[in-house]
Amino acid sequence: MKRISEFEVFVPAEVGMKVDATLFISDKIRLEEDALNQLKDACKIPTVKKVLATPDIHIGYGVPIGCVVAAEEVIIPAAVGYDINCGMRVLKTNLYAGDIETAELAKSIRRDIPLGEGKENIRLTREEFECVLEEGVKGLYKIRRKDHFVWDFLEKEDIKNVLPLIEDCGSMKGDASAVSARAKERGQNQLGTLGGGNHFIEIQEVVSVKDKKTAGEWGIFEGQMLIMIHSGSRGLGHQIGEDYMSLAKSKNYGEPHPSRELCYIPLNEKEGEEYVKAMHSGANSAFANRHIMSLLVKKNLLFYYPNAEINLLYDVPHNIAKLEEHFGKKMWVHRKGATRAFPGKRMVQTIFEKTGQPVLIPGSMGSFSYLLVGKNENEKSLCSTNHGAGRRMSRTQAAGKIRHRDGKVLKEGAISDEEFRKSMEGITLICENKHTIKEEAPQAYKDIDEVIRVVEGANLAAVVAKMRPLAVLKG
DNA sequence: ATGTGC
Repeated sequence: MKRISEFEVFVPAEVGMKVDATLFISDKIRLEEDALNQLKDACKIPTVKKVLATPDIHIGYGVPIGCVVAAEEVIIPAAVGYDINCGMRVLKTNLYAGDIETAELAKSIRRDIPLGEGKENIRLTREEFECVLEEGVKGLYKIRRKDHFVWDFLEKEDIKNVLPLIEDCGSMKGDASAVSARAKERGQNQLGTLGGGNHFIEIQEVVSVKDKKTAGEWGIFEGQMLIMIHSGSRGLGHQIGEDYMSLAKSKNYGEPHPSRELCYIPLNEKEGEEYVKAMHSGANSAFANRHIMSLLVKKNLLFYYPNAEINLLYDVPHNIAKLEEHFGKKMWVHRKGATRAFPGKRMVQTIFEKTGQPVLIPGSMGSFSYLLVGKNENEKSLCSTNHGAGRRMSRTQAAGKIRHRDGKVLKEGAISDEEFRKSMEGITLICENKHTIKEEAPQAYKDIDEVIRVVEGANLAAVVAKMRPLAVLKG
């Protein structure tokens, strides 16, 4: 390994690696040895073209979270991850956060959005759900029901104005026939649910605007109340990941796979094509899930503030693979815990042509979040940046008691209740599971300000505005 | 991440 600059480390190809790797990381950020090994494994995929890590890198399944893997001719389910199209969405309002009873609003939102694992909300028929799997948010608009107010909200929305505010217009080329019945069963009634783990809904205040011009174009101002949503494809995406990762493992596709966890599928095989269709279906479901949640948030805001305006700023996936052209070559760019950060020149004929795409980066619960924009100089990261702060402690390390088989507690979590309480002072916290919430403590994550310093220093993206949390809803 | 695992 060789440090090239304050923000960049070069990992030369070792035996078995087809390409070098690049890490966008500073000395202040600890790099787990296993995460580096997983990154090296990704470099062993036969047709891999580029592998890089963002400063939020940490251990994942097969491939680290916080990395980009670009390859030709193969698709790599583990480089997308289990939560297909997990992503961020920001809703902007015309309100000053200081004028709003944010704790009350958060409590009210909770009544409409189930938090935590295994929850269901909007019930669909199999046919309706398949329509969402194939067309995403566009498919949602085709559903005509009357049994929930979200359908009335959808009917009133102008699809032409909404779809361009979602990456891929909230609709990838899905195919319900590539999704197992089990996956559909798990996901069919889960639209409009948050999920668990690091998923959240946060009411935030814009504390500073760094790029006034871009912020102005986007309708962002100091003191503004924003609502940030982080969620994914729930049980559906997880089952799709499981189905295709076990399929990939069971097959022998030529050269040995880099690790037991890291399998790839050639795209000239039927299974490779099928995974892409299933992945798109999972992505569509996640887009629809975040869209439904936005409407549920909107209803609650309008209940308290009938004259309020609330509009989508943007919706970005951070667990997805896409066919993109880089360095004159078309390749499958897998972003796992990484966000596309297209500059304006890659957003031609969209409303973000002038500014570049909005990049939505949450900090950990209780810390700042950031709104950024893609930079012209970020081709070296395949126009990608990080997706968040990134874990620095495992879940069990943070809060979980590591138990011996006989039930005796061997080791207490690294974060005390007192420490946790202090880090959340002044923030309304609404959570489903008080026993696991410390897994998401700010102390369990890297320092978001340092991560963002690397992102800007390495020219991956530029800060437009910074937000602080006022109220947070968690699983 | 996940109706969270032998």
